[in-house]
Amino acid sequence: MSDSQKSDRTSKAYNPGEIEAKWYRFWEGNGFFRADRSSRKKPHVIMMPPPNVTGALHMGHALQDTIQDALTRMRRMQGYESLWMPGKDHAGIATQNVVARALEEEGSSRHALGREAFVARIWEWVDEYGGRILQQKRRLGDSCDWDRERFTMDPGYVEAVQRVFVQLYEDGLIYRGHYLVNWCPVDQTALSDEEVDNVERDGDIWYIRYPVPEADAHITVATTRPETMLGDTAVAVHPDDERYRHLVGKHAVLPLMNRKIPVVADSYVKMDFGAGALKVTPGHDKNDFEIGKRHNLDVISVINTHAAVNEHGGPYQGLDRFEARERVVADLDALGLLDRVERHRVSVPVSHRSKAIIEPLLSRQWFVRMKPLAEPAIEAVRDGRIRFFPKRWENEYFRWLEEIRDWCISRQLWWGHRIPVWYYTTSAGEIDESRDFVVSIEQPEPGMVQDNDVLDTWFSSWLFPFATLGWPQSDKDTRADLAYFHPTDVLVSGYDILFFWIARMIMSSLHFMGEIPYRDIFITGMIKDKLGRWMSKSLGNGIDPIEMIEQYGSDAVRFSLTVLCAQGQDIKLDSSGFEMGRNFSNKIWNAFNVFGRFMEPGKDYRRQREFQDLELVEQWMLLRLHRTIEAVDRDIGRYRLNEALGKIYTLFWGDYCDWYLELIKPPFGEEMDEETIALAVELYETMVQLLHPFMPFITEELWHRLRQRSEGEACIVSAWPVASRAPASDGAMEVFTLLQEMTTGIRNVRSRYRVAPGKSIAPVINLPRGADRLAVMLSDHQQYFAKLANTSDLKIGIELDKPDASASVVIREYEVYVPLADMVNLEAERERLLGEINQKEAFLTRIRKKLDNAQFLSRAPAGVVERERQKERDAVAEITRLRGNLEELPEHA
RNA sequence: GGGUCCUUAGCUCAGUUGGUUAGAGCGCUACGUUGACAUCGUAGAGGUCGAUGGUUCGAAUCCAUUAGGACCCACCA
Repeated sequence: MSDSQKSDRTSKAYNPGEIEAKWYRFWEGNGFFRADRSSRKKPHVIMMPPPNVTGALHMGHALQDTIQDALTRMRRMQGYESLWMPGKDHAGIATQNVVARALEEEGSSRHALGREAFVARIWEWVDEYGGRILQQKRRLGDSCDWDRERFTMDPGYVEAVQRVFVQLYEDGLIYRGHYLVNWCPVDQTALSDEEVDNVERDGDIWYIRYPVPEADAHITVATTRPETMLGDTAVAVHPDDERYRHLVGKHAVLPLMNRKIPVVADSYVKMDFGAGALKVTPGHDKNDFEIGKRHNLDVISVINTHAAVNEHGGPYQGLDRFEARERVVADLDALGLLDRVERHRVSVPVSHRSKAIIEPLLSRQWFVRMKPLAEPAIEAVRDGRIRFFPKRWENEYFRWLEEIRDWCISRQLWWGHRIPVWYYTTSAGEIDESRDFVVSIEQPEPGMVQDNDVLDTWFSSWLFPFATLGWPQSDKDTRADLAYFHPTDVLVSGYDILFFWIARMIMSSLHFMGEIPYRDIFITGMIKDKLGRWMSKSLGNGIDPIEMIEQYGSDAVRFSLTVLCAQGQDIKLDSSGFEMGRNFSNKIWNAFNVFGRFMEPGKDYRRQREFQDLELVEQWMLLRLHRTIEAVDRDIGRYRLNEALGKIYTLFWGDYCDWYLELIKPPFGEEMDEETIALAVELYETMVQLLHPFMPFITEELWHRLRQRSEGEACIVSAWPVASRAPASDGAMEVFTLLQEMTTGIRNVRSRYRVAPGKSIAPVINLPRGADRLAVMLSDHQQYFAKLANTSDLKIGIELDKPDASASVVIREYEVYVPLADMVNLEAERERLLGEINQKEAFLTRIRKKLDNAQFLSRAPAGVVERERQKERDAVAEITRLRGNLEELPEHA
């Protein structure tokens, strides 16, 4: 052991900083993260949800990466060719905005720069800052194959996106259309329906009277957006509505605009809502657009892309839509046409990203026909080829896919994948709308111009599982790689992108690869602040993972996040939660010293003893370890990482440290013998391996301290522990458990009677007739009691007498007497015994009630009944002995 | 208007196909620092599992109703 290691050994607290940097360099330098199909092992693949290039690491990443890394590392240790594919997303709007803002601060703008220079500027930004988040992920210990890192704007990826567009067009699944789309006036682009949130707000509903001169009447309509009336082209009533039947076919005069508009009958109109008559604005409302189509109504757009009234808005031209609203209402009121205003709960469409209120605008955009893609995706989950963990997310998935609407994929941005569509131009250089466009990756003919728009970012991310593996390049090597690694094994993600990304990847993989993208989907909960609110920049309630890593250590952060991550539940996170991880790291660190300080440098400690030759506590610990390995494997298979890790935690802290280490510790000044060290090392090594996927840094460090390791050996690539079949333990578990209970009982008495920790006591263990073998076993382990409960002269025998002035502990049919001499407080002891008797009797009553029930006896499984009988016998034995002890208590001290 | 989830100890939460004397971490109480760890140890207090009803031999767990909270979806102007 080197001097530096010796000095570390004496430092009391675990200090993560240097250790983390050292081992990350070691792993990467040795190529342990690389996955290579030439190993011919079974592959295990996870695709990292690519973070936005503009992003900084947040707690959601930290959580999901911890899980993905744990799974990746575990599979690697289990002998899989384990690939965790990293990447980053070009994030169209987000990235464009970041660079545009920077330009504005320089007093410039993207329009001043022009498209080409602006895009070049974004590339510069990406080259400079785009790698930041992936650097941060290294701090977490992410063991991704960085050599394979892909960006959704890489040349090969661009090709994949273009190919997909062309193929979908050829499959008849992409079309161009003039429809009402969700227009974001801030980002100046169309959005998909998924990018729009409906937010409920308090608002008003205005009732407006439209004159119908032909019938010398008025018809009242209700609206929450009065400014849109400027574009009304009809009034609709329900065909069965007696109140308005006589007006159908006549014309209203649209106030303010003095336009004659027809009164039409359409069963869409609800008679009992609002005024029972509906103003129809096909240019600014999706339902009205449909009504308009049914009645051949004109479509008039009165609001422009900046959400201001345009030239069709008469005197209101140039006003912002909300100013126009006020003016329209005021003018109607002045004309006496405003019937009334009521308060109303309105649902306002808002851009997911900019939070601006969406304006439905008539616009020509590109769409993907989704139904044909959705059907196979539904089937893949329905027939179990793809499984959700937790399963309930299936419902959300089915519901969305079953009612899926076409996907608007064109975006009026400059940063992104250009749409591979070309137009002929007129002699003036304008697009020649009289000629058909051509869908093509390359320019089909000189002089043709490419569509100005780019594609929705998700139109590239939905190809991630296969585009990152080289599709569609058809060279032999890429094909082989793709065939080897695709489909992948598990996707780990949050439910926030179930529709945006997860479901769409399934559709694209099935369509283009003819395969599912992944077998399992593990949906994590989302990280919230301690009050349950989303963490956000505006609230300033975020917790920075990097800060937490610096404060508590990466392993601590990972540990706490994993333990807090129960199946699908959101995590209310407080930074104090990382203390648990830090404390555990420290515990692991210090436990090593218990035996580590006795190890001779360079010596390899290997156990020579067979199981039967081990000490009782050693047998017990080994059995506990192997039972835990089994349980951990089961939990991991169901993505219950929190439970797996919780079990390892209990094993390490509650069993290994609290009992095993306490018992193998040599007395003052004595050495630890070689064979004892050998088993301590073996157990510790195995637990370090079990912990490695969750806490990679500290475990790698300690794994190297345990033994002399040769070049290229590392915990990260060591073989995952296999649970061995339980050896015949000859009752080790049971005897040791009894010994633990007795120890706790003696400690309890010591504590109650304030026996100073330094003062030893001499208990008597009284066993019933026939327990001779147990008596021998306990006698053989007197030193256990001595170490754990500071006992001396322990007397163990059959039907022994209770010493005078002693407290007693009853465990089933066994008794432990703790002589207290003058320390015993008779009143206290009497109370203690009475309390225990009461508790046991209540318990016995419950058990007997069950056992007295004939139904229970006849219907419950035999094993359950037998267990209850055993409880009854134990309780009876305990009560009898407790009563005996109570009676024997002298009246006075 | 549909749908999902949550309600368990003072706090934050686990709890698998129904059978445990319902667990953890933090906090609390008492005691304990001359060699693993005070980022610790030992002992302890603390819960009729939101409410009601049902199914069952048996319910924190399954079903129904209900109260409170969170979220998702939906074109009611």
